[in-house]
Amino acid sequence: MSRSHSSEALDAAERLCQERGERLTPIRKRVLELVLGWDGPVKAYDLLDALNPESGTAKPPTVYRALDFLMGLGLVHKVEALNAFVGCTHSHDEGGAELYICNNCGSVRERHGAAVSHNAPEGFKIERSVIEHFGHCGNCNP
Amino acid sequence: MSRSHSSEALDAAERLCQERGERLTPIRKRVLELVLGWDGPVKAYDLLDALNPESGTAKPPTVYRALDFLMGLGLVHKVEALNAFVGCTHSHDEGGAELYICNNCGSVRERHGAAVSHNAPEGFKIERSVIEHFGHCGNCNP
DNA sequence: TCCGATACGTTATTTAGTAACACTGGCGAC
DNA sequence: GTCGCCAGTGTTACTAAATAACGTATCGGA
Repeated sequence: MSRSHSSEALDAAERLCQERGERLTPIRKRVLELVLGWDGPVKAYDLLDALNPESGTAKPPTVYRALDFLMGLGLVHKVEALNAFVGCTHSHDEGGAELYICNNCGSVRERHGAAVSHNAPEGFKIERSVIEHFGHCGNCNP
Repeated sequence: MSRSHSSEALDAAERLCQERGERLTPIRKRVLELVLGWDGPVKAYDLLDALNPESGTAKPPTVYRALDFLMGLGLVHKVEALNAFVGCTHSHDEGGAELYICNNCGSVRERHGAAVSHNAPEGFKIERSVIEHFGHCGNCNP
């Protein structure tokens, strides 16, 4: 993931926060940078380890609070099946992302909107969907 | 969930094991009973607590091994977003289940086959999909 | 009878996540 | 200005989730 790509996303994050009257504090920004710059999904405790050489005192709540905030803005998604997090560089139009995760190289592709199945049980009202596909991406696929 | 429903599923499990040359040992059977009889998704450590008044010595690996076994047979599914498990009373034709979980009453409905999106990235080969919908079921929905 | 495989027991540790409370600094009301 | 609120962060401590590693038992076949 290129640095410019990451910084574009950071700019977008700044704008989004302004729109919503939220504050992209240094910690939140740093966590977002780390997640965006990470190669594949990143674990919360790996973020913690990455944070600590810098700030020295980060503890679990620090990183989880930042991640919660970023997820609230749709800037970061949690990969539930991995207990890990990925940065979202796409449109932040809510509605939940559909993730394609390569088991080999760890790359994550994201799709939006899309493919909500039409076979929900009678009367079921969907509020949040977790859709994660694991397999092999085009590069890792013979 | 009715007891007869549960025991049907147990019978099906026995048959399935015979077909595959696997052994539905007492522990595995008991865990399956518990999962099937539970009201909604069940946590591994709740199973452990349920197991212990009976056998007295169950520890985490015991229940996780049983769950792994049962998942391998498609008799139990993991709800990744909850770190919990649900029994599967349907056809065990693999291919991954699509879960509808009510946030209010905790009921879980399951759909099979279905709804694989057609917007996978170019060349991506899906091997396993996690699809979990959260919301309100027909009963809990005004 | 011995061997190997499978399941289970046991100890310990790692990884994930949260509760609860204290502190600080900015900002508006008065 | 200063008082009081509040969002954000620091800190301690804990609960929950999962697995590693190794020992033991049991059973069926060579």
